[in-house]
This record gives sequence, structure tokens and C-alpha cells, in this order.
Amino acid sequence: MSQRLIPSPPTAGEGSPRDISSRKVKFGMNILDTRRKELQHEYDTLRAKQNQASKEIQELKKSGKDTSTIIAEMGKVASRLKEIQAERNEVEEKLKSSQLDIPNKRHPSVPVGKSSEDNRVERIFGKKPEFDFKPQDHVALGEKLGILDFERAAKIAGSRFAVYKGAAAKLERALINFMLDLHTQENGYTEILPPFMVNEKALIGTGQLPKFEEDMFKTTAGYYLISTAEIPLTNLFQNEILKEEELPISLVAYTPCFRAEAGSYGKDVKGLIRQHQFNKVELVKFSHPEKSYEALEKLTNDAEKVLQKLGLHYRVVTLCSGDIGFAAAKTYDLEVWLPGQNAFREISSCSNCEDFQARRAGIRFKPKAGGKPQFVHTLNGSGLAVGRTLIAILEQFQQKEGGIAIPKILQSYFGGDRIS
RNA sequence: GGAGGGGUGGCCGAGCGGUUGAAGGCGAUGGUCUUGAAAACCAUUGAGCCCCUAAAGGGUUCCGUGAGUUCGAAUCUCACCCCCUCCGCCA
Repeated sequence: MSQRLIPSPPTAGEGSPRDISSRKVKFGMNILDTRRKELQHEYDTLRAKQNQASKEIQELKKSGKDTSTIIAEMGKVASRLKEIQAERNEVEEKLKSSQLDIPNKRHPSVPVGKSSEDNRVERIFGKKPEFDFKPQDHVALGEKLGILDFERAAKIAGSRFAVYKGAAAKLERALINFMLDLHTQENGYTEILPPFMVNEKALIGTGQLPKFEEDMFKTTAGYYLISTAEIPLTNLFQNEILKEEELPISLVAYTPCFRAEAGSYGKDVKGLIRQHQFNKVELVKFSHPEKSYEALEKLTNDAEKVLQKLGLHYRVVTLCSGDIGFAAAKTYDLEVWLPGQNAFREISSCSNCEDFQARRAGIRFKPKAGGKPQFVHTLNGSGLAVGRTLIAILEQFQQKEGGIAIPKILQSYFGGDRIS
């Protein structure tokens, strides 16, 4: 009944400059939490009394004595208990729901800022490809080569969908296989093929609900289409207590991802950049709290390796406080160079959520040395967004005569060295 | 969609409305024994909240979830969820 994973509210939203209201929320929560403790205490005391009386009644009955006095008294206790229970449920409900709306606290190394302008560039890999002709964007390239069809996609589905044909379809598949092989064979991840639909509880666990419901597609049966494999992967261990020696756990999964993209009207309307459905290979780690920042570096490097092996020019930025996601304590974005846009665009987002998701989803580990179970730290990152990788390949490796050179490492997967 | 069966601790599996956090078994951990191992034997073996503490300890909750009956519920009633079997339908 009172078995809830109620974290101590005072620290839940600490240091989140983007959410000024969180202080107010915290104040209210402290009051609620105090009340919860009072009620719990009275409840426990009365229950102790009740348990004691229960034994007495039993003995009185055995020896044939009168029990009406004590039973009448216990009747009062019972009704008071009901009152307490009702109020306690109410308080816990309020506490829980206000807590679910508070974003994660930010790591001290996260730069303070308002928008993506304020993100900090950490490093740049490779050089801008130079062209002795005017490079085209992937939409033009794809249509000219006859491998991407947006018009027919609109006919059968709508805007923000694409049909891949021939070489594009094959390239997408080659990329998925290449990424999965790299992460399972070289980077030590275990491959998972999860459900592409999940329930509400899973979405609360990773932080999509209750605040961001409008981003999700919901089925009439009540399931939600996943917006990222992070959701099924992270929730795999919800309400479990892992062994310390099992950590870290590293998982990789290919899944399609579905996003409603509500509120992004007018943004990236052309092309593959922002779709309702796209493919992604996702990395997720469950880490010991003391090692999670090491793990974040490792995970980011694992994702970078994909870009490096493909020979794609990219940079790494640390998201500022205004640009970082709800659940993350720190996030590195990998941004790939798109000559067609003359800009770096996000292709992977690698985050340490610390214990934010672990608390919501109830993912803990039992310390080897003994003591209470502790929350793990969860991390996730794209490794990589497949569609955007395909865009980068089309745009960075386009040739003067209009074809596309396939990176060496992909050639065996793709079954050829160029698209023409 | 129709009919039936079931949800108890890490697992299997008992459980009369009142010392049942829950018999028994398995597993795991520690110990005794042993040259070592096995066997045998002994002990330990869940989580949440609260109080107290140097440590220890104590109270309370949790037998799918929620509500109800009762002085008292794992045990009775209702609703919901999940799993299994059979039939139908379908990839």
C-alpha cells in the first residue's frame, strides 16, 4: 500500500535553471512530504495498536471472556485508520504527480544558455568536404537518382513520410546492419529487438509521460508507438534490483521510431530530416552511479566511431541548459556536416540521465558490500539515426557527375561502391 | 471474439478469517568437516516507510492491482490488470 518509490523531493529538481517554477513546486512538495510522514506515523502507531488488540481478542475469546468493550474501541481505531489512509493516498498522489513534472537536475559541466546557439563545441572530426561544383541537398540528389520518393509517400501516408527505393532502401538496410555489427562486435553491446509499442508505464519511466504526450502516437488499443528505442530498452529492468557485478549493462537495438512532431510546423518540412517515422540504432547503458560519466564518454565515443568509420565530417557539442532534454543531466550531441544545408545537424544525442529515469522506473542494484539497494544511472545515445546518416552520405559523398560514392566499410554491406 | 484455469518470497510449492513475512523443497551465501572438491551437517538468505542508534534494535506495510466486509484478511466479496489452455479468426 505504501510501497512507493518516493525519492526525497528536495533534491528532485535542484539546479534546473530552465524551470524556474521548480522552486515553488519544491516548496509545496516539502509540505506534502512532511504531511505524508505524519500520516504514515499515525497510521503505523494505530496499526500496532490494532495488531496488539487482535491478539488480545483472540485470547479473550479462547477463555470465554467478554470482548465487546475492546471490539467497540477497535471499531473507532478502524474508522480513524480509514480516514488516514484516504488522506495519505491523496497526499501521495499529489506528491507523485508534481514530481513527474520536474525535469532532471543538470550536471555542473553543462553550460548555461538559452538555445542551441549556446551549446559548447567540444571537438571536430574530419574536414569539410570541398566540391568543385555546387553540392546539392539530399532531396535533389535522391529524386534525381530516383531513390527517394516524397510525393508518393504523401499519397499513401502524408507529409513527413518517405518512400525509399532501390539503392536508398538498400543503403538504409546496409547502415543498420553495419551499425549493429559494429556495436555488438567491437563495442560490447548486446543486441535487443524490442516491441515497437509500449504501455503508459514505460513512458513514465523514461520521462515522455506525463509531460510530452503530444509528441507520441497512441493507438486505439491504448499502446504508444515508441519515439525511440530508449523507451523499451531502459524499461527492460523496471522495478528490478540488479546485482552490482552485472553493471554496466550495454544494450543496442535497431527500431523504427515514431514521432508526432507536434509543434514543429514549418521546421525541416522538406526531406528526410524530420519524419514521423525513421530508423534508429540506439545504445543504452545501465551504469554504477560512480562510473556513469566515464560511461557517457565511452558511449559517445562508440557512437562517434560509426561516423569515423564512414569517414563523415562531424562535431561534438555539449548541450546547454536551455537546449537539453527533460530527462538528461548532461547531453553530447553529435552533429554531422550537411553540405546541402551548409550546416551541422544532429545525428546522435548521447545523454546521462543519472538516476532520473531509474527512480521513475524503479531500477536499482544491490551493492556488493551490502546495504540498501541504490538507483542505477541510465544512459542512452543514438548510434546513429539511420536516415540522417543516409542523408550525410548522399550529401558528403556526392560526385560531380551526380553519383554517390559508398564508404569503403559499407561496400560489402551495400554490395557495391557507388550509386549512380 | 467465445469457454475454462491461474497469479504467494530468487525459483518451485503449501496455506483453517486470528503468533503467517508466510510450511516444505530447490537455489544462493557463510561456516563445520576435508589434502582439495563433492556429500553431509549448521546458520543466513526480499523490499518500502518510520523511530532509535556508536553499533544493535524496534514499529509498520507488501501474498497481481484497487476497493469492500470484519475488532482482525494471503485466506471472504466486487472491479480491474496480467498469464496459461481450448475453440474461432488472422500474419
